[in-house]
Amino acid sequence: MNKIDNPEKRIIEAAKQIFLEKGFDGARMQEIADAANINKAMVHYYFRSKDQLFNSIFMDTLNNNIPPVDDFVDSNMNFEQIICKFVDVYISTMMKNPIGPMFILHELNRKSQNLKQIAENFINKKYQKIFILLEKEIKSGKYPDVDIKMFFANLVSLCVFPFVAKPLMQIALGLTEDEYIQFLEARKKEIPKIMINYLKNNSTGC
Amino acid sequence: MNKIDNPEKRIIEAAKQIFLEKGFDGARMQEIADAANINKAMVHYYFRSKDQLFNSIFMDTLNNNIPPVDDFVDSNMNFEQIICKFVDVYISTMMKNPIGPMFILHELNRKSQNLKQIAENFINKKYQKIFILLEKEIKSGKYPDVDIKMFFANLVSLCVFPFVAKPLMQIALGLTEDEYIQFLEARKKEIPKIMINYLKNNSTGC
DNA sequence: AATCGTATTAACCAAGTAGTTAAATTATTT
DNA sequence: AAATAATTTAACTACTTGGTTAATACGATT
Repeated sequence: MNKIDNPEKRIIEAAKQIFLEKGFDGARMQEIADAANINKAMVHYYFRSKDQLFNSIFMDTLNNNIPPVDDFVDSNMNFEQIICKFVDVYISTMMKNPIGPMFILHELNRKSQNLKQIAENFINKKYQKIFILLEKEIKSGKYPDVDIKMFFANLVSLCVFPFVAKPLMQIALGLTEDEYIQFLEARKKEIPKIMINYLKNNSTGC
Repeated sequence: MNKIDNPEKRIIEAAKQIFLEKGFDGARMQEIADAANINKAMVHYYFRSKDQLFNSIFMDTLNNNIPPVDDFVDSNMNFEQIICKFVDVYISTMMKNPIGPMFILHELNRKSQNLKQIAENFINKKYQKIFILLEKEIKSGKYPDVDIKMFFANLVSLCVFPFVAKPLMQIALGLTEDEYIQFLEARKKEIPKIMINYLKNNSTGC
């Protein structure tokens, strides 16, 4: 039929689904073959080993679930608009594949240098610009006391954690599946509010 | 020697270490037995099956890595002090076992009803009081426009995410191991600042 | 010391596991 | 059409896995 109906594509789709759901250790090559409606030997024919197939899926997931935020950095938005856009793109991207973030973070916690190197290259390629821009904006006078690393950590924590901790958070907040989606959607407006408030004010805290 | 030197305790310690590091699917009964310096059959003798041993460890980790915040809710602190204390206890607890949070969240994402029930009971038992208290404080006039669920989600996200996402965040922020520990420590003061600022101000955001 | 329940071990088992292979089928080139 | 190359399959292999078992050592009670 369409371009998806060739063995390699079918394997990739099946592997993506199963690796993301079960992780490397929980995934079985046979199960991937079944899901791709294909003989197990074919999986090895196209991707030599489980490791190689996994790496391919991991990189793909990295590219499709961590949005390339650098892409909208050149536009002539002001600082606050950039934050709003960042949050919007980030959450929208993750909502398309809600288990992607947990998959990435779990595998990075488990495996060693190999995946970390892949992740490092990705970060360097896709997050350089926005980080530098944020730093310049912050230092340039408007918000001189803000720690750029803290700021970035806070921003990403608020965006990503509700995806990673979904099962527990859903229980703790007592939300149904639909309500949780609305909750995530509402955070697109909530998070910028927090971050901008934070920049404008410097209370003493504790 | 001490009370730790009996087979059951040794198995628990070994299993905790290996399950937390590798997850259920990555852990091997033989490896646990080896780490406990004991015959593999003994592991089954004390804990019938891998599932049963795992459940035991999971519950233990839940109790020792998600702090019982309800415990300091009765004291006569004001709202802001409670937030500060919450953050301090939370981060301190997690720093003692930094991979606990990822372990819990990953296993909840993977396994089904069984673990979720355990988690739900835990939440209901240990988070009822603080949630109600926060709600009462917020509604009682001081911060009437704040959504309690959003507030709670933000608070926990800021505390927990840097533990769950450590490998990636360490890369993105360019921090060494020691610097990352300092970074986590500094967040004990950073997070309350954000949350209190947020309560006091209601900007329009985007 | 004889008895009895508990703790411990080595050897074993059946069911998976990733990966291979050799033969068969299909597609492509000559 | 013949030859050659790429794709697909069933059967197989070597090894790992959770779990069992039957025999043995140990410790307390009598």
